[in-house]
Amino acid sequence: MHRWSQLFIPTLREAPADAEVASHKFLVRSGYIRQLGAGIYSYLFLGQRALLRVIDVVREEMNKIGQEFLLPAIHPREVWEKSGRWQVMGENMFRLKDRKGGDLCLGMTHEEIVTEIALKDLRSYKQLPQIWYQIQSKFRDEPRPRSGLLRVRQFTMKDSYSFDLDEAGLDVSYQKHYDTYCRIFDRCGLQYVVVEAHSGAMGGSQSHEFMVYTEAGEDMVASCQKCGYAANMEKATSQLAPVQDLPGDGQPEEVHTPGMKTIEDVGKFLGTLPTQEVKTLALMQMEEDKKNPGRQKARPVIVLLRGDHSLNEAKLAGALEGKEFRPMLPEEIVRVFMAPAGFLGPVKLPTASSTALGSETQKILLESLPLVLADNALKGRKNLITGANREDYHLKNVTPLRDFHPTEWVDLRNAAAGEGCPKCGSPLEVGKAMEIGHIFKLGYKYSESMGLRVLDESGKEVTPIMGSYGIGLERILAAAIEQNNDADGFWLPLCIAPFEVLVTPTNVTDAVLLSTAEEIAQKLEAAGFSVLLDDRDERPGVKFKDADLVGIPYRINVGKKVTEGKVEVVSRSTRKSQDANIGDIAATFAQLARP
RNA sequence: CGGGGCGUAGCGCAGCCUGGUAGCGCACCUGCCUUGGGCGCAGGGGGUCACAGGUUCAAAUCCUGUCGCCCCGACCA
Repeated sequence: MHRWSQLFIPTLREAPADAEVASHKFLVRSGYIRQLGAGIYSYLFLGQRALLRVIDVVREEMNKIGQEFLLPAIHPREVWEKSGRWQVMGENMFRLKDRKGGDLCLGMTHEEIVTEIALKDLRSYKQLPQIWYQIQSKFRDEPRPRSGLLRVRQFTMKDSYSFDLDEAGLDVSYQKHYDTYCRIFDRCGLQYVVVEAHSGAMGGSQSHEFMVYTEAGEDMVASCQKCGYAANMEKATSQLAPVQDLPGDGQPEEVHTPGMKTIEDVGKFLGTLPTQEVKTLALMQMEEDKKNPGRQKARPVIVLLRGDHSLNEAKLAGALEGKEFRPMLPEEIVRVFMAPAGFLGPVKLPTASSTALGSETQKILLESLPLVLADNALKGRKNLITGANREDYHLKNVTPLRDFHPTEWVDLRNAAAGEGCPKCGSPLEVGKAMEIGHIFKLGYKYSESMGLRVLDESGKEVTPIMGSYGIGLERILAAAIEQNNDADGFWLPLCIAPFEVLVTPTNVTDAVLLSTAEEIAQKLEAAGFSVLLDDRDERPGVKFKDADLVGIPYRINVGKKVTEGKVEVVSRSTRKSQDANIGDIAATFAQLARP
């Protein structure tokens, strides 16, 4: 049994001024964590205990599908050079030098390391499939650490890696992780959704994120109540309700729109709807100039969206094959469009069209012309309103493919709440969420680049296919707190709480109360519960406030009613209290906590 | 890296504009008192005012620079 009076549980009456989200405020106030630097935290007694409980759950479930390893946190440069990610990871990688001047880095993920192991010791298809996992600190020099434990530079990750002979095998390993992750998050009491996701820097063909809805989250998720479709906004699509085109079949015609620079202004002025207008965004794509290494080359990118739609930058990044982009500067806009922002449009602009590939010189010429990317929602529309590329003028009767020709049609817009689910058509919901787990089908990216081969049944060399899978363990804790808190503190689900029950004698100077509390704590411990005894010589109010704060799901008050042979059992989440006989406290409590 | 904000006791803040004694609440220590929701009274300890340089007889306060932290954007568990 742990006695509070002997422990270091530095609770705070007030949250630090720079804590914004609930989990951050309460983790600090409850004495779970202390900050050392931006995105660097110490876990104190209660915090570490909760984290260890999370680890227990994760380990128990992972052991059912994989083998636990422990990989190094310091990696030599050479391994990362093999996959090409020494460069790719850029500033996010913590780098250091050893005494001989050799380059090292702190591990931010371990695809290279497991592949290196596989490279040396996987020889035959008979050794496949493999699932290897570890629970270990990861180091990432985040550009912006945030929100307490939500985004930090050192964190604990459960990461696993699968090796299979073929895609069918990968599907099995992937599904195993999917199911295991569901079990883990279910056991941790989290309400989460699994969403289709964007694979990002990991690469690969398919990926799912496990997301917990919370205002503290950094991602937006679109989901359908009816059919269960759910996707990160970076991927989400939707069915659009039909919209009315403007009547007629006239040719583009300039209309005078003095000072009307926004979709709304133009709509009001001309009596049209945003859905009947084209939003023209002027961007510059930035890429390495091959002729002048080290210098950047800019290429105009014109994005066309329906007037009421917004650009999804992740989708655009996908369309530009990951090249960086930025908004055009005012002088660049004038150079490309010969008109100021607010009056831009695609008609009569010299643009790169995919049909016009000719000679080498034409190609070079083409490469400097603006790319025009049109969102699919403009397909089949007619008589739209666009800027006229002349100050104070717009064009009406603009019809795509007649009056302008996009380089490419793509999905670029953000899906929005209320639009139709792409699968079943019922209205989509959009909410903020935080990512707690992510699974990837990596494909051959690492096995190929690092030269992993095994012999198949026929003695032929084949490249194994890989998957990688991660869970942010601190985020499970933070998500649980985001989900379960009120003005006074938070409560953790039983299986990840640092203690399951807190026994609170209201006055320890009363020898009967104290000894009764000790007896109860002993009985509960003997019954297999983890118990914290608040034996501090404090007033009851102080103890109750602390009890509400620190996340322990149940509390037993040992007070006045002891004379009647009774104590109170209080549930932190519901605040419901029930009297229990001291004699059979263990049985009563077990019924409540483990029904 | 772009934009915004903040650095004064463990925590939360005032003081800075208008330069001259470093202050409040909570926490902490001692004693008394009190014991079902951060109780009361009395006494007490704790500060290189982020750092460096400058202006000045004199700098927490004015000027310059640096660093750190937080928030908003591009990245991710």
